[in-house]
Amino acid sequence: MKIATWNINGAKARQQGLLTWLEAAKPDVLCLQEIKCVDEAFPREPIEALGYNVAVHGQKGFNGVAILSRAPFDDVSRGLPGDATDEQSRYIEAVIAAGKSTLRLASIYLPNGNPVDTEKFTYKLAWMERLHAHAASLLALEEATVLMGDYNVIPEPADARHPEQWVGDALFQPVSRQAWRRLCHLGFTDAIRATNPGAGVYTFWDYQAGAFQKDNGIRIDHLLLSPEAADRLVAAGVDK
DNA sequence: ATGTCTAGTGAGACTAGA
Repeated sequence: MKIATWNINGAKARQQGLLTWLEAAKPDVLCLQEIKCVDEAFPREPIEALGYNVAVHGQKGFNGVAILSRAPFDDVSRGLPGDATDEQSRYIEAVIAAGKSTLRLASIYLPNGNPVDTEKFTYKLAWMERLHAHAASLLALEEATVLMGDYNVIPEPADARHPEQWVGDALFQPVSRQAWRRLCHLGFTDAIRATNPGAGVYTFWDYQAGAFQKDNGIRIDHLLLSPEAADRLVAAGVDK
């Protein structure tokens, strides 16, 4: 089974690229972040025509997450538990059939948190605390679970081409990285790190200044596996 | 060398968010 995650930065603007990639890569599951549209505007029909079931949790203008799955959904829940007043669409969770057992999936768009001296950073840390609590409750289910998406956290210096450029950034703050480690240490496996032990594995490159061409990247998109899922991990990587 | 994107608003030589 092939499982993928992609911060698409606009599902409408990148619809053709999305369809082309689905046809070429043929993932069984694709989690999307930053779809930047309401549920009704998501390009559901052409995706379904390629054989995918679609679950969307969108909002107007910003954020928004979705899960595409060849296997049908047994259950879908929208929003991260822990704060009923949080209106930002950053979390969707689903359960699908996987052979004789089931697989629980979450598409996560963790807050960016910049600038650090504002309420945006406070929101990021509070969101990570809520994710920690929910992730702990999911581990207690002892199911195969994959929590994937744009975590907006650079875990270690080796996860940035130029770590010194990120020292003042919300993505690389010690407290952000500490929250990430606490989450992992609940018992999750970082799939990319586990199968790519060296430095130089990146998932995001800035649009500006030729960052992609220079491979000036950071690793901020992650797939966290429960023990039951990690037992079934074969390989992981980045499709540049 | 902060050099780019997307989407919203409403018609900007715009703004916000990333």
